[in-house]
Amino acid sequence: MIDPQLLHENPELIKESLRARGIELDVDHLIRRDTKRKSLLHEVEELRAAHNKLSDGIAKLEGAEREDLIQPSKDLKETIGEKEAELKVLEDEVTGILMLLPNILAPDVPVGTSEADNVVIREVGQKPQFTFTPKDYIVLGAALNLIDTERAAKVAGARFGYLRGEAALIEFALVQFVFSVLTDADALQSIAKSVNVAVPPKPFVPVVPPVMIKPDVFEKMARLSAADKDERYYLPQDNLYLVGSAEHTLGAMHLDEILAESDLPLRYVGFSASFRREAGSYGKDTRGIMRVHQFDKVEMESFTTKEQSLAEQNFFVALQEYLMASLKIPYRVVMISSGDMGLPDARQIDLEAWMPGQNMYRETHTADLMTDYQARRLKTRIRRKNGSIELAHMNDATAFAIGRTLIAILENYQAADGSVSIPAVLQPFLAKKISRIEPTVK
RNA sequence: GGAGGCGUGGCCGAGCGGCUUAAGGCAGCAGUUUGCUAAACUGCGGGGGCCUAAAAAGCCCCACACAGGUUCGAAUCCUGUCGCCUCCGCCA
Repeated sequence: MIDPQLLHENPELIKESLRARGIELDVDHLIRRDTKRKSLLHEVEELRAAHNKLSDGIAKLEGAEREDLIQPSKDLKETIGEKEAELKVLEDEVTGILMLLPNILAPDVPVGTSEADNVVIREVGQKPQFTFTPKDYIVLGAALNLIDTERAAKVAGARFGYLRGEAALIEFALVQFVFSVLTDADALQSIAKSVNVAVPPKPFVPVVPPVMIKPDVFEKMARLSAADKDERYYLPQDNLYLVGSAEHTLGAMHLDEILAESDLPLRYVGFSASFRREAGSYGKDTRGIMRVHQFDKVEMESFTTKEQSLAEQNFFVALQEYLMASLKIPYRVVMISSGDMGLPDARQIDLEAWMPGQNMYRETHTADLMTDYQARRLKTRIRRKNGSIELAHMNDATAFAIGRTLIAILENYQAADGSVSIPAVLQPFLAKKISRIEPTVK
């Protein structure tokens, strides 16, 4: 939720942000309703003050004098009750609309209406040159017996997969690799330095978070909007949702907490399964594991002051680039346009990996600057060094989405004989000492 | 799944129908003092509203897990929900 004060202090900022996103919403109507809410609130407070005075009076009196005050107090209480009911209706209406308002866009977000308006800001890495026609990961995965979607369909349905053999080993190597980087202060410092981003090299805390979340907390994370609901798995027996990302439970960790400024930035790296119904994406990536109902992902989340949050996002992008460069996978960095951006985001940057088998870039990473949008409802706040309290700023970003990273590895590291070599940086983290995946002889 | 106990500010902890305007302590921040640090003393500490150009000050409302209820009046009594703890059962 955005700062409701903005309605009265800077409504133009809200309108501009809505225009850029192509969202129709009558802000002036909302302002009128909120003004009405404020005056009604004031009225209720005056009545309550009068009622409190009466009660105090009663406490000090005895006998008939006391009895004389009780009835007026009862009557006043009734009037207050009526006004409060009226106020509640108005408050619900106003917050209902406020919740629909997306975050205020950062100044450098490209304005556009769709994905087509996203801006590629750089392409990095050498695309591999093949002397043969590169295969896509589905063909490679089947031939090497790494990805089995057929049996998964039999057992769990469409859009599931078994990761087998070396694919399973690579998953855990990716996890170990990224944990080793993100918990190493020296590594973080040199990465921040290399891109000239001024952030403290504070290590990430590794976390394995819950993958189920309560509905009210999910709403506070701004991840259970009417549009989101279709995308979520819900467990009615326990009134819980399955998370679509570790972000959902990592970001909510400091619900109702006041963090000390000296503890910031608070950085977490979480590994978890992610569950997505993929409603509305029928026909898109129906084969393979590009788009599945369940995948594992390593996610970064951080809490900072408002001054630090933009640098933090740039740092997260630098980390993502470092990770992809370490795997020697070519990628490009894309500024997401206003029309393609998530509602809680102020600024979104994606990484897309080069997939030679598909001859295109595909999204593997995203970095979201949420500013105080989630923190406002989560009540995640910061006690500044001067003692004042304000909302935290939050960032979240992908470290590795395992499935898609595996796809990029297979397609980029394939050889003419159908084998796939394993990125050198991952090899020390493999549970089994191998450097190449060979086709199995059947 | 069953039985019982407990949820008070950043933390600890008193209060168990109206002298609570949430005592007291710790931590934090600001100020005074100080050559510096420490100590001592004073003040501040959540959300909202009125006032203000904005702030400060002042005044008011709300906040004792959450939501209702009883009462002129609720941290205190009642109901429900959630969370935590202990025991029994089940279990990786």
